[in-house]
Amino acid sequence: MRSEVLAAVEAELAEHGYDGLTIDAVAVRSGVHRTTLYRRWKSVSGLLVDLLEAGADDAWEPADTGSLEGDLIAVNREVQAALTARPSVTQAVIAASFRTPEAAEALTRFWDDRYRRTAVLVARAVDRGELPAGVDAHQLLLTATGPVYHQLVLLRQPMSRAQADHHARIAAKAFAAARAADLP
Amino acid sequence: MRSEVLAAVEAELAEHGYDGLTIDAVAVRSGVHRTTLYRRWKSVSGLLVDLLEAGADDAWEPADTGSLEGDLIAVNREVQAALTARPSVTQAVIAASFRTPEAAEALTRFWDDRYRRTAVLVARAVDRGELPAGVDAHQLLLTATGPVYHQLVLLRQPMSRAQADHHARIAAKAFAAARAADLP
DNA sequence: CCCTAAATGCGACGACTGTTGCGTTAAGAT
DNA sequence: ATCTTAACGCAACAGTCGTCGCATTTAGGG
Repeated sequence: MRSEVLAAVEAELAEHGYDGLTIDAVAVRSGVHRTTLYRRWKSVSGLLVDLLEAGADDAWEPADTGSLEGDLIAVNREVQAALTARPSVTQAVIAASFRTPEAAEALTRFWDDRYRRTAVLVARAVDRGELPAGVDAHQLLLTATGPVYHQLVLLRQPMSRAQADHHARIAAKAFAAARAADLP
Repeated sequence: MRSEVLAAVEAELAEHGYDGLTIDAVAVRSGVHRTTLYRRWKSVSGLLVDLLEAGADDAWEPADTGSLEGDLIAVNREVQAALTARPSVTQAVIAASFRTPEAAEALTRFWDDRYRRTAVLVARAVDRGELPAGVDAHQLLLTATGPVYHQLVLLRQPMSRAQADHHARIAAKAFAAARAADLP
C-alpha cells in the first residue's frame, strides 16, 4: 500500500511537477481513497517527506577516491544528479519545505545527516596531509556544494557536471591553499 | 493605494511569515477590497513580486572598496543581511517562486540583473591585476555567494556576518590562486 | 471459528480561495 | 459642467481542500 502510494506520488511529480501535485490525483492513481491519504500522510508535504525518507539509503557514505579533490567531485556529482533528475524528489521536498514545517524539518534532518557523514572525507584529507588539522568540514563542504545548489535550485539555471566538478576543485584548492599560506 | 497594500503585505509577512500570508488579511489591513487585490495582483505571489520590484533599487551597484576581497565581502554582507532581515522579502519571494511561475521569473530576473551588475567588480580586479583576464565572473560570484544562500535558505542554519566574510575571502583567494598557478 | 480492534472506503459537510456580474465612484477630456 | 472610461466596492457564486461520522473490511488473539 505504502509503496503504491509513493510510486503514484513520484509519477504525478514527474508529470505535473510539485505545484501540480494534488492529493486527489495521487488517490485516483494509487487506488487509495482520499481520506486514507489524509489520515496517514496528513498532506502533500507528508507524502513527499515519506518519499524522501523511503529513498534515503541508510548505508550511504561518500565515495573514497583517494584524494580530497576526487572525493569532492564525487559529492558534487551526486548533488548535481539529484537536483537535475526527473523528477527530482529533492527539488520537490525543497519546494514543500517552504510550505510546511514538517517538510522543512525532514529536509534539515536529511541534510544534517548527509553532511555529517560526508565530513569523513575531510578527516581523510587531513590524515593524508592534504589539509591542516582543525579545518571546518562543514565550511569546506559548503564551499563545494553551495554553488551547485544555488545555481540549480534558486537561480534556476543549468549547471553541467563539468561545472559542478570545477566548483569541487575550487573548494579543494581554496582550503589547501589556505594551508600553504599558513606554512612559513 | 499601492503603497498601502505593499506595506500591509510587509506587515503581514513580519507577523505570520510567508505560509501565513493570505489575501484576506492583506485586504482588511490595507482597507482595500479582496476583489481589487485579486484583480490587480492576481495572487499572493503577485503581491510579493511587486514588493520585490518596489524595493529593487534601479541605481544599485556593488561597493567599490579597492580590492576584490573587499568587494566580495561587501556583496556577501548584503546577501547575508537580505536573507536574515525580518521580514525578509527575499526569503518570501523565494518561497513563492516554488508555487507560481511568475514569482520564479521575477526572482530570476532580479538575480540576473544583480549578478550582471556585480560582474563589474571582477572586471575591476582584472584591471588591477588581481585576477587573470577571462575569469568567469558568474562562477566567481557563485563561489562567494552560493554558500551563503545555501546555508541560510536551504539548510536553514545560521550564518554570521563573519562567516559570510570568510566565504568571500575563500572565493577571492581561490580564483587569485588559480592565477598564481598559471604563472610560470 | 468467532470476537475485537484497527485500518480503510464512502459520502457529506464546512471552510477557504478565487471569480463574476453589477452598481458605484473617481478621474480625465472636451 | 458633462460625458466617458477605468477602477473600485460589494455580494453571491463555484471549485477545491481538508475533516467528520459511519459502514465495511482486514488482521490478530482467544
